[in-house]
Amino acid sequence: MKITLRDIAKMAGVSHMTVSRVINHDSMVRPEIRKKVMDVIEECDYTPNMSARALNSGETKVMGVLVLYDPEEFPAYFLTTILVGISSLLTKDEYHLSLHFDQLHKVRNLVPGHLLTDNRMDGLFVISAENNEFLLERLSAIRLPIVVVNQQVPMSGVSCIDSDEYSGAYAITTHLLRNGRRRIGFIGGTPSYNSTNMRQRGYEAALVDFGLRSDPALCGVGYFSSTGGREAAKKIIALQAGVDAIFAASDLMAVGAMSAVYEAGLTIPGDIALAGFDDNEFSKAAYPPLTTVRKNRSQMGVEAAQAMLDILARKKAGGAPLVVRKTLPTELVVRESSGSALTG
Amino acid sequence: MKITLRDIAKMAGVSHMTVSRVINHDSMVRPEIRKKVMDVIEECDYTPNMSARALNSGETKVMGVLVLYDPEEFPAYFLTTILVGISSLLTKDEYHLSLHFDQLHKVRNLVPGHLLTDNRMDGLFVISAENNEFLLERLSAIRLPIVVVNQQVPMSGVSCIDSDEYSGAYAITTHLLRNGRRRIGFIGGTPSYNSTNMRQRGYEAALVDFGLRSDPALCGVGYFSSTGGREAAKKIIALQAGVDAIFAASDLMAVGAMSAVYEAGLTIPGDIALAGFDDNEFSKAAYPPLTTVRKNRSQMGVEAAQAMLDILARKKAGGAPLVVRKTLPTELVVRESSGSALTG
DNA sequence: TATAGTGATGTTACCGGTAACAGAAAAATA
DNA sequence: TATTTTTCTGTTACCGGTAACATCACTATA
Repeated sequence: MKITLRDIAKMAGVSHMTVSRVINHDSMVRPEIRKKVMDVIEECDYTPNMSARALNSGETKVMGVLVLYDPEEFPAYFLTTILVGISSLLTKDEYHLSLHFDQLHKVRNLVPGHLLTDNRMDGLFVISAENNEFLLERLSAIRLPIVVVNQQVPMSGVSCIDSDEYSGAYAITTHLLRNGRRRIGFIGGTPSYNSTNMRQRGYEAALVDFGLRSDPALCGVGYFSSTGGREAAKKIIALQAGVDAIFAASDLMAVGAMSAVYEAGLTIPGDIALAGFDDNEFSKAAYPPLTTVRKNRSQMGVEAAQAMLDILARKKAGGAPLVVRKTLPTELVVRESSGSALTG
Repeated sequence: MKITLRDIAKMAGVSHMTVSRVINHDSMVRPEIRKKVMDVIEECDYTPNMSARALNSGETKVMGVLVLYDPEEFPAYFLTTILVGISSLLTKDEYHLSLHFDQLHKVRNLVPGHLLTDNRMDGLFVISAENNEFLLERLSAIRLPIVVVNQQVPMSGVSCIDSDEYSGAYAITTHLLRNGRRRIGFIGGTPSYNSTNMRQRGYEAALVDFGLRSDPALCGVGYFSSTGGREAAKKIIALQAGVDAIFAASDLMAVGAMSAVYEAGLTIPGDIALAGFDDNEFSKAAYPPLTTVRKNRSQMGVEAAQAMLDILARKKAGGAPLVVRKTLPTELVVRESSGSALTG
C-alpha cells in the first residue's frame, strides 16, 4: 500500500541504501544516479517513514508541551502565543509539537505507553502557573529534558524561562505613584499562582520605595477572572477609603474592575486610575485603553525552544547536562486608564 | 541504555513474546507469569517504544492539527478552546495531538519527511478561516483522513464541523429589531473569511424578514481587530444617519466599536445598542456587558474528534470512507449592551 | 604492470516491537 | 493409559529505515 524506500530502489534500479543516501543528502552518490532516484521519489510522492527512522536513531523529532492549568482559569490567549513562539523555532529543525493538557496524573501510568514517557518525544515543555510539590516531584521523575515555561521553579537544576513580573509590577505601580496616586488598591489573582505572588511583591516594593505601605484592606483577590476582578473592585470601592487607583494583576480582572468603577458612578482615570497586567488583545480596546505590563509571550516561547535545542545539542555531544534559566524583561505599556502623563 | 521488552523478558525469565502479551492484555498468559512480568515492568519503569509499535501497526496514534490563520488575526482564545475539546476526547484513546501552524506551503515538500505527510499522524484536523482554492487543492492532495474544523468547505467529500453562524447572526439581528432598533449598522471581519460572509448574510436576512433592507453605508469592515472595529464604528457614527444599533461580527470588534461610541459622547445601549459575536472571555466583562452569540468551541472540538475517530474506525473496518458534516447550533447571549428586554 | 587508494554501490544486520506459526504442557476425552 | 484437544509459551520473520562493513570499479602511485 504505502511506498517504501525499497520500492523506490526497485523502481530506480538501485539498492535501497542508495535511496537512503539520496534522501539523507549523503554525498556518496553519483549525480546521475541521484537524479534518477529523485525523479522516482517525486513521481511517487515518497516520504520516509518517521517511525522507522525514530526506531533506530532514538530521536523522535517530537517535542511535548504539557499544559498544567485549571481549565477554569485557563489563559487561552496567552497559551497560544507561547505555542506559536515555540513552534516557530522548532519547525525549522523539523520538530513536531505534541500538545497535552493536564495529564499530570498520568505521567507515570506506564503500561499503556501512550503517555508522557520517554519514548514519544525528545523533550518536554511544561507550562504551569503553580509550582506545588506535586509538580516538582513529578518533574524530577521524568527522564526527559524539560524546560519550564512561564515560571521560575525553585530547583536550580531545572531549566526555565519566565518573565520579570516582579519588575513589571514594580514599574506599573511606580507609574501610578508618579502620576500622583497614593491610595492604590491591588487585586491579586489565584493565590497559589506564582505570578500572583510576584506581581503583589512588585506592587508592595514600589509602595515601600515611595515611602508608603500597602494597606491590606485595599488588597483583594480576583482569581484572574473578570467577575473576580469586578467583585474585588466593588469591595475596595465600597470601603470609601479614598482609593485613587487600582492595579489589577491581570487585564481581565482590570476590565472587570472597570465595570465596578463605572457602576459606582466614578470616572477612569479621573476618580480612579486603573492598571492591568498582560497586555491582552482586548486591553487596548477597553474604554479607556488600559495601561498594562506587556509580557512578550511569543518571545518566551522562542527562548524556551532555543533553550531546549541547546540542551539537546549538549546532550547529544555527551557534555554535562545544560541548565538554562532566563528571565525575560517585561515592558510597561502606558495608555489612558492610568491618568495623565508623568508629572515627574 | 533504555529498557526494552527483551530486557524485561530476560529479567523475568520468559520470552519476549510473553512480555508483549502481558502489556497488550492478551489473555493467553498464566496469571502467575503475568504477575511476575508485571512486577519486573513496574520495577524498571518500562514503557513500550511507540516508534516500534507504529512501525509495524502503521498506526502512529498521533493526530495532527493544522492551524491556518494569519498570525495577525489569530484567534488565540478560540483556538485553545477547540484544542482542549479535541484533546479531551482523543486522550481517552491514547492519541497525541501534534500542532502545526500555517505550514501549508510545506505540505508537499516531501524529502525531508518531517512535515505533514502521511507517516507521522493518523489523521489531520484543519482549523482555517478561509476556504480558498489553494487550501482546497492542498487538502485533496493529502492522503490522510481530514476533518475541517470551524468552517464548512464546499467539497461534499470532505468532513467538517462548524457552527451555525448564519442563524446566530440572524438571531442577534432579530433580537435588536425586536428591541425596537431599525437602523442597524454592521461591522464585518476580514472579507475573505467564511464567517464574515455567514454573519453578514444572517444579518441581512433578518432585516429582510423584518421588511427592511441593509444599507451599504451602514456596513463597515473591521478585519476582526479591535482597532478595525473602532474605526469602522467611527465612520458609521460620523454619517449621522440615525444609527441606533451596531452588530459587529466579533466581540473584539464590538469592544472597539464601544470605544468609538463613547468617544462620540453617546451612550450604550441608550443611543446605540451594541452586539458582538463569539462570546469571548472578556465580552461579559465589558461595560456594559456585551450581547453576543456563543459558539460552543469546545464542543466543536469534541465533535471533530469524534468524527475523526469514527472515520478511522470505518477505515479500519474496511468500509466505504465515512464523511461527517455537522453544523452545531449557536446560542444568543443577551446582555445589557443590546438594550431593554424583548418588547414583543 | 602491479598495488594501493579512493569513490560509489551493495549486503547484512539491527533498532523494538508484533504477527504467525511451532512446540510444549496441561486438560479433556476415549 | 493413550490420544485428542486446549491452553499456554517460544521461535522466527518482518515493519522501514540506518550503520557498518564488503565489494567493485576506477584512478593514482610505485
